[in-house]
Amino acid sequence: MTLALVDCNSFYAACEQVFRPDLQDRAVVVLSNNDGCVVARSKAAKTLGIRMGEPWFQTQRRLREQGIGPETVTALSSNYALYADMSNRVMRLLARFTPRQEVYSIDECFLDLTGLPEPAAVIGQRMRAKVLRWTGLPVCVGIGPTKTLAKLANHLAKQDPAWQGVCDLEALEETRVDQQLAQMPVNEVWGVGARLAVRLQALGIQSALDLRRAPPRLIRQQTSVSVERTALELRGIACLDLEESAPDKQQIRCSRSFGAAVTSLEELTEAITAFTSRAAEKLRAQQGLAHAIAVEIRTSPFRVDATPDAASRVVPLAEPSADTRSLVAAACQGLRRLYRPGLRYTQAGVILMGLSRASERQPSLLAEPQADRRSQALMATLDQINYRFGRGTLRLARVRPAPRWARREASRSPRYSTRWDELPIAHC
DNA sequence: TCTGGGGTCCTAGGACCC
DNA sequence: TCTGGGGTCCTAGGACCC
Repeated sequence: MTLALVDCNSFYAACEQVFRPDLQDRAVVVLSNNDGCVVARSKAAKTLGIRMGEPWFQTQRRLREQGIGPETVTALSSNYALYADMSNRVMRLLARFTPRQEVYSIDECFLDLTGLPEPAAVIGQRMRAKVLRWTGLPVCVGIGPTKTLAKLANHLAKQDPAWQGVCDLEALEETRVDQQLAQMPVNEVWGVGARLAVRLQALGIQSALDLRRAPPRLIRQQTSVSVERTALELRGIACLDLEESAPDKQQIRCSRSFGAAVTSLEELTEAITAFTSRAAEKLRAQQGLAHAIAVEIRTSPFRVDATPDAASRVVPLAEPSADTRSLVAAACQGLRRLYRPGLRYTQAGVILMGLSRASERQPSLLAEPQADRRSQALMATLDQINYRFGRGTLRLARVRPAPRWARREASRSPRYSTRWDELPIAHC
């Protein structure tokens, strides 16, 4: 097998730069929901030492101390509508190179290049050129016989400009592959995080090469079967298949940090209603039913003047459902049991659990088929209206258009490619 | 003052079955 | 000397990913 992993460079920041040529070589960071943490950095921002996942207010403080001001670093709120649309464009372009594609995340995909007439590295360069020309986004390509090695190759291509964006491990001498793996710390291998890295280091495994050479049975004894598979994949033995179609989700979550702390049950109810509505939409998009819904509310874990408080509760449904109204009723029932007056809640969320396909449903003896059909027709209409006129056009009346707790987004760019009224206009 | 939002898989242990 | 021997299902918690 010959697999390629194509990954966009600094994806969110690059999407912003495409529509803002003035930001091209500048330090750009994109912030998480609520403008909380740094989740993407342009090359220049990385050079400034801005760290991934760092709370933005801390970054700002640090930069100020270094005499670096907002004229040097542009911070933008997340614009998911834009990123999702750009992602779709990239994925469609890459799908033209091979019929076998697995979209792994918003900014990367695996492609099966097995048996194609040209050398893989040549195809890789054509992919880069095409995506850059058609979308303006730079990508790197890693090529190897397994997913883990393709990932690793991509990592190398990003690190060292000498690869010119494409690293094909299969075209390399065995000794050169070993050299590359020897230089990579084991925690940078896909599937090995900080915790496992510590345990592996205790076994004398420091580099990707060490893990590749370690006896798989020992790895399994000391860690788990997942890490054993990673070690085998590093040897070129494929343990992970290409998954061309995304399986149905097993749980659907919608949770948010609030823009301002919430203390009243009314506002929490409004938020939980909004989050449940969104989760139910996602559930219907996969033709699913939920058997239970979990509700979570929590106070800030960061404040020093109050002990953090988090509570959650699972509410089973009498009948599996995808009806926003039933799900909201259950969630709010759970919320009333959790709520404690006087606490400053900063985050809440719901999880739809025990998902099954609507088509495989076992109707209850007591079910009313008529009511069921009416519910389905109503939800289908709701979804169609919201798809056509924009999310939230039709919603439960309890949810106001711009609640006080809504997320902060101080500087979101326009939805250039998905809203007629926000299209970029060239001034020539 | 300000700290994201989703997901997945694996394992261990308990309850229960015959 | 010996105290039955398998199984399945569920859940919580830990680890990982982007």
